[in-house]
Amino acid sequence: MSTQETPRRATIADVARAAGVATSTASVVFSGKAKVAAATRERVLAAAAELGYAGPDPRAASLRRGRSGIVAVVLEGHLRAAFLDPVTTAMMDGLTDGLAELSAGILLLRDEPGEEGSALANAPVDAFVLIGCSGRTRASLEVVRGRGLPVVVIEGDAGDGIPRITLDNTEASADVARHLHDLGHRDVALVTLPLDTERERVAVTPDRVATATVDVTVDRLAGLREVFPDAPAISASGSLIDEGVLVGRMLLADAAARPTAVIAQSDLLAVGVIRAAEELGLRVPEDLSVAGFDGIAVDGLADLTLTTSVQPAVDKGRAAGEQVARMLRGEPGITQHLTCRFRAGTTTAAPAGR
Amino acid sequence: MSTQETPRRATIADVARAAGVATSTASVVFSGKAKVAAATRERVLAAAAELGYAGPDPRAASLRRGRSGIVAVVLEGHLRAAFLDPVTTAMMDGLTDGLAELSAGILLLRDEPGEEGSALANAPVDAFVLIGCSGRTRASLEVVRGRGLPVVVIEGDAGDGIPRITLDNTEASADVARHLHDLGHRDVALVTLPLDTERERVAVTPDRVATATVDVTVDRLAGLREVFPDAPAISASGSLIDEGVLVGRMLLADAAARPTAVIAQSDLLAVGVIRAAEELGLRVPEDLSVAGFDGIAVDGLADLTLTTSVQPAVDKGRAAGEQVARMLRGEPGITQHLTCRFRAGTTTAAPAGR
DNA sequence: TTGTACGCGTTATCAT
DNA sequence: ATGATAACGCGTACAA
Repeated sequence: MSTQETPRRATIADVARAAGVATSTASVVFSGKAKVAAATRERVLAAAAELGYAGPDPRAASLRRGRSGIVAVVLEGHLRAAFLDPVTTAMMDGLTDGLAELSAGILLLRDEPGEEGSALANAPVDAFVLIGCSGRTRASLEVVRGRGLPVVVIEGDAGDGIPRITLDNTEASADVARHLHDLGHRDVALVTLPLDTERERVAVTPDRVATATVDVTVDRLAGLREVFPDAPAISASGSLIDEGVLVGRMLLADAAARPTAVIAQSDLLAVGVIRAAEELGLRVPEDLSVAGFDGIAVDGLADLTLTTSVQPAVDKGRAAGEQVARMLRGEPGITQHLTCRFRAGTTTAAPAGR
Repeated sequence: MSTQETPRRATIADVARAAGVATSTASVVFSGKAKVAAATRERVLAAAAELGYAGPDPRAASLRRGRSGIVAVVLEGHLRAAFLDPVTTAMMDGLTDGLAELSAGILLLRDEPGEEGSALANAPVDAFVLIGCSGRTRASLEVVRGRGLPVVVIEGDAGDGIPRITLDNTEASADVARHLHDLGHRDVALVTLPLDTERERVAVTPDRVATATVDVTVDRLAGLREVFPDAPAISASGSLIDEGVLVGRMLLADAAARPTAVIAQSDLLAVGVIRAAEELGLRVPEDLSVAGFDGIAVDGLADLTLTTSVQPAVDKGRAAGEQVARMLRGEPGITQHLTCRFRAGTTTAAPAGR
């Protein structure tokens, strides 16, 4: 239009000058922090439009305010792996909720410490949410702590005074096990989540458990062992339906040594086991009871309702978000313990008399 | 230790003063942009440690550099819905790859325009990646464009000179249809993705198609119609296995009017259809051929390999990331057309002679 | 209601 | 190799 092509983008000072007002007035027009005469506002807005000024530069505003409006979520491993897990996505959903009052954005960060130019160290964020950081390297945690920003840990332990969001994994697992025991099952097999970052599909021996690094797996196993101390167990290489199918086949292949029930540490694994059972012509729950953990809406289960322990995945995220909000308000963050709720479904029943 | 408790965090100026060097020198120690005598570096680092200085404030650095190291990814609807879709997650994976050279973080943003304090308008980001923005409100796009930052659109059209990453949805769909036609199928039913944001599960009529707003659905349908102009079609309410089951039941319920093949517009829907078929005692592919679209690794398909068109989901993301990187380097972004590759699987075969 | 002036913490430039 | 200085663009006391 009438403007020359300028070498640099217009600033609020340019707008103010063009509108014939002070920069502070122009600033207020955009922030709305004070009342401005309608006529003045109009002039400022017109000048802004004329200059192609699209509002305050967020970078400068961040510096000035001391806030960027961004919260970092630190995940282990590839983003893809993280979001393949429905529990994680549900949690992220809750997190956006909990963060809503801050209208903060969520910056996805991978847990890759060490590097100098690491985003972990240099991202302009206001707070950190660490997820499942059991196997997390100390270095990574140090970087985050060193920044002196609010930190919340979901299902993990960052030591010291860092607020956590935890789950009663052990108790909830015991509940599931007890349900099957009450139904009369004595011959039960277990399918666990990975024991460590190796993610090997192996028989779970006491030795392996001793060196396991994934807290969730160990905690849930402890609960199951309270009821079935000697049940055979296989650790899956991940929480996937197809992985459950593979492990299910291993457990059910031998008709003679077949358990009457299988307890999996995740719903996805449980669905896989059910599918493996169906392959073998076993009916669930008549011939085999199957229970899971998580209580997610499993896509692909059709009419069956899985017996499981429903974890408050969304609440986990929301609670974390709320703690972040608190801490950014200057209040101390507090650790919150969330509990799972047992849900009897249609995939478990009394064992068939033999 | 020896430091008094200070009201504010130490700045690089404090560190420089304590170390007896200029702030610029201290700055260089942290940025590594120039050579510094080892002894000097040591002194600066020591002073920093003493003062608890954890490195430059990213907000200030962003302002000064004019870069925040963050790229915004704008998704439609809830984050959860987005990440439930394996294609999206794969794409995000590729995006992180493509962005790797920038070592930029990814800021997840929802497409919610209008609001004044919207993150879309105020987030300190260096560029935008818009995903599947077919139904996107013009307002949202305006906000983004107004910021004058690099923008790349994946499978959508933002008009003007905005670089896009596109897919040959129509041609690829035609390939799938042709495969079934070549096998001898004449009685084929179609399962489409949602037509619009209403996401209703309805019969696809020409009227509905005319008012459809989701480009992907329309484009793929066009390809299928090239080969099967009159095939009955139902639009699913989403790309989910269970949704495929529901639609599959609708299509297969009536044994008399049963098609010999079903083409779904996504692999998840196809898996659902297969499951519906199995429920009805139909064997795939002997009694029913089923084809999908996407070529993702579907969890829960067990031994079958889906006949499908493999879309370069990861490449889509990577390409977008690379364009962003280019544009941030000052080079013009270029539109890239990616192509799908047909994959014959074990879920399609010649129709049983009747 | 509007304007002035300063500082947020850093880094790039230039000179030494 | 190191230092002085000037922006970067904005928000907000404070004064008028």
